[in-house]
Amino acid sequence: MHVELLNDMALFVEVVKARSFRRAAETIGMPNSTLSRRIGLLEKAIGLRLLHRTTRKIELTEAGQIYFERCKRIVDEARLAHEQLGEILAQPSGVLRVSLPVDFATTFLAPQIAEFSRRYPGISFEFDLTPRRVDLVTEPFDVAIRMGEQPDSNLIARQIAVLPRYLYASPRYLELYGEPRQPADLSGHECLRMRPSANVWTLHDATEAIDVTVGGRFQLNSIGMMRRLAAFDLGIAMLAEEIVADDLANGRLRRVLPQWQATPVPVYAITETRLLPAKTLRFIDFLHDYMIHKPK
Amino acid sequence: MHVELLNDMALFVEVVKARSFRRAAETIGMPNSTLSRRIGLLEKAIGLRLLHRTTRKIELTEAGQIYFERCKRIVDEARLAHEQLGEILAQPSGVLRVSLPVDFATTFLAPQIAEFSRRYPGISFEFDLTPRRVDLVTEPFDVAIRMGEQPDSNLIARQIAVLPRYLYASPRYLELYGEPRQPADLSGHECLRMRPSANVWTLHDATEAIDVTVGGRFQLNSIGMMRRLAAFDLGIAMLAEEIVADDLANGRLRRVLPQWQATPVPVYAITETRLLPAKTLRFIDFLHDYMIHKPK
DNA sequence: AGAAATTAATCCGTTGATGGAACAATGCAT
DNA sequence: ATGCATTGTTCCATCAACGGATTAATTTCT
Repeated sequence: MHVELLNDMALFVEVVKARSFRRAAETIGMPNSTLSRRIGLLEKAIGLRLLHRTTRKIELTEAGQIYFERCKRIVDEARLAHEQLGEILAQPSGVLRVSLPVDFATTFLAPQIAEFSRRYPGISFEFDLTPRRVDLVTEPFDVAIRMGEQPDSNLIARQIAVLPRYLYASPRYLELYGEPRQPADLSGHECLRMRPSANVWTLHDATEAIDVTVGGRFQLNSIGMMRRLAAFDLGIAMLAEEIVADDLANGRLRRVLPQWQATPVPVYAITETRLLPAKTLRFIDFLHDYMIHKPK
Repeated sequence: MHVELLNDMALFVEVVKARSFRRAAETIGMPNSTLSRRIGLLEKAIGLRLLHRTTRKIELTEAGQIYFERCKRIVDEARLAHEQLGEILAQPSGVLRVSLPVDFATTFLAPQIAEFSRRYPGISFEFDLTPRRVDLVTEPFDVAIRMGEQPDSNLIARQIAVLPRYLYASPRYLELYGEPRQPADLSGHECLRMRPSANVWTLHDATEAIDVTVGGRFQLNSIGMMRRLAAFDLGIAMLAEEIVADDLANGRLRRVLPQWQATPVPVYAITETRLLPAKTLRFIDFLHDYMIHKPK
């Protein structure tokens, strides 16, 4: 079958419904010259005249009547199909597959996911907590959460938060190694560093930004582990405050260089495409809203 | 709904069926660049990704699966609609509305219409026998039969026969007025003339054509009436031989100037369009075949 | 592991479809 | 009848879609 006919079938239905080329063209939003030409081409393609036309009125031929009944059903079904698709867009459902960093999940997502799952009962969840950067193209993930600046790629990155980071250490560590008074003091300290991030920490106060080259014996790829190491007096860690909330509360950690903060780390929701089903869209929106207006 | 999507729905179905853009493009007969672009546009239009694609294989998204099921049905129904239309083209049915001259109907059509109606039992007939030239555009006629050259118009004229015409008169007329020996003799005779045709008769023999200006007291618009007038000794008539077959057989008329014949008159089937349903097409074909190979 | 082959996406010069305007024809009102 | 208003068709300059060639990415074969 010739594919090009389908559109013209829809046009034909509109013309018959409107009982006029001009009115049909108006409702469709198409010049009637095009409409007239297209109907003519349709008739030529199927080899039958569908409409008897005078300049004042049009009426269906016998073949046109039969064809119209069929076309109307087809067009209606097509409309239905798109409405159904619209519902998919509007009413989130299905399995949401998310890849996200362990500590983002436990610290930021866990407290809120109950609310989200309650709001959208049609969504099931598959969380993949991994430090690995999953391949969104190959693997069946709807969205991946990633921290830090993203390399250019053909993936779509939406920033859902910017996390301020501060420096923390245990009281005992500070007792042993002394408390830094200014950023430059850090170079002599045991600084816990993320792999593969650089060994240069940038610190900001109200007026300036200072780069400090830092060192230490620990380099790791887990925020949670870093928190634990710091709590066990093994060094100074650069962390978001939500991560260390408990440790601050019970005194296992306290802030170092309290006038200074590190460069905030952006958090992105990464997708393969912008054409997202509602389940993904709502999840990203939810994260974004929560992280922006996050409860203290 | 946006009309342009329907074609793309058909393309989408082909891609899913072929499980490959390349194979789908091949079966459709379309460059894969166009196919790829069109599917991409479809996805953008509905706002959802339908296919997960790698360079080696494609698979449906959740939304794509639902959409595919719908689209398949739509495309199948469209195919069905066109097959059904093809049957209309192939298997003649419906009411055939014909406008035709009285004497053409009684003389040429009547003996053969039984055969035609037997061959196509699905066709019903509405014959309108009238000397009037019906308006094919306004009035609901499928075809009109007209004799003589047709004026230029946007109607479609197919010649279905060329009828030779000869001169006939009754023996008694010839007894009273004398038998013409050459065309020029006609000018003194009572010549029965069709209205509004000219008063000049052109006669042909094997070698030449002669124009004769003729006159007489009778001018009319009915072949049958002309035959009757001639049979009642009222003049010389120019008629096709089928018209006067009975009168010749029982001696009411006999041929005048037997070496000469008038300019043959063409017979046309006139339609509003070339895009004809089978019923009309077959009827015209039938007339054409019968008139060309007409039994003596 | 490297090379070749296969496939979808992209690029860009060309072309066929488009749509505003002019035209033709029809019906209505005077 | 005649003029006017409305509607479908045709015309042609313009422009967006097309499609052949190229690119990038991935699998399979050597």
